[in-house]
Amino acid sequence: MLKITRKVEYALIALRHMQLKQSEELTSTKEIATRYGVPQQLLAKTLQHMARDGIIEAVQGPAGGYRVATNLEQISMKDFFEKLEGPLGMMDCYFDSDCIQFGSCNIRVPIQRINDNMRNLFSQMSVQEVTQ
Amino acid sequence: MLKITRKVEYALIALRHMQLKQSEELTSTKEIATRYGVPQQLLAKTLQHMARDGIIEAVQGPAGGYRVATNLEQISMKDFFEKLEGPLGMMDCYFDSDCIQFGSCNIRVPIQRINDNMRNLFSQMSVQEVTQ
DNA sequence: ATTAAATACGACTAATATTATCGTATATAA
DNA sequence: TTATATACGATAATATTAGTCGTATTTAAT
Ligand code: FES
Ligand code: FES
Repeated sequence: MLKITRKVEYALIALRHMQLKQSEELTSTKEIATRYGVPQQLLAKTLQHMARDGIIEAVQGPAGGYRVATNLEQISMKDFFEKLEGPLGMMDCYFDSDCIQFGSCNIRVPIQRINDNMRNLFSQMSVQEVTQ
Repeated sequence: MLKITRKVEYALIALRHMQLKQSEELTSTKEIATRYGVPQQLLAKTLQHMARDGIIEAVQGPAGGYRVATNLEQISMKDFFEKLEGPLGMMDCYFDSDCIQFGSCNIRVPIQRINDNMRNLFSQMSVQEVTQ
């Protein structure tokens, strides 16, 4: 319950690794996979995902790789989570409305208040705070 | 990702339902299950779990049921979550240390800081805030 | 041109966690 | 004695997450 996914974890590990280098320098999937003992294929998809989102930049071909393409101080953890995993809510009813029988739920409002608190927490936290 | 479980949801629905009654009055599993369209057997286990934890009190036999047995203002959502679902952490390494290859993780410290923030958020929130 | 090393990406499989059900035992008021 | 309720371990069904496979594309180096 209330766990983050491997995908997010791998993404953060990769970002931190890239930030330790000169900003122009490239990092390959393989380099990160072997360095941190992470499954390369899954990491690859995660990096591709971040590249599509413009968080990192891809350079193809041999000697290619990725580099950070944005100011990570400007991306909140909430936005980061949502880019990688979609809408962030403790209950599905925060977005969809198919949580328990329609209309009969007696805790929807308070639960959404909690949800707002959690989203707010992650909104006030930048990716940089994790990867610096 | 970062979702609460049905068990927790059903528990909160049940608590709220019971709080709307006179404090001595009993509520059966069936009553809640039919009222909110919730699976009765699963709800039953959840109520039994809460009874073991002393959050609610069980009265057996026909015309039996449950009633709230504690001041819900005194129980934090963090403690509530942990009673029902065990240790509360976004990553397993917060408690166990078998998250990614030992020693090679570069984000353990910052992730645990985030984790502390989240635990803190739920520590400052009482069950009463949800069920009142 | 050819090769080799890297990214790109959809489809698939495996593993795990969550959710729900079943069967049976026990308690107790009527 | 019966009916109705809680108690609880075991199991089944479902959903989510994690990981793999196969193939295509890009491009620097030879
Ligand atoms: S309908 Fe979403 S918390 Fe009940
Ligand atoms: S070892 Fe837990 S976040 Fe990496």
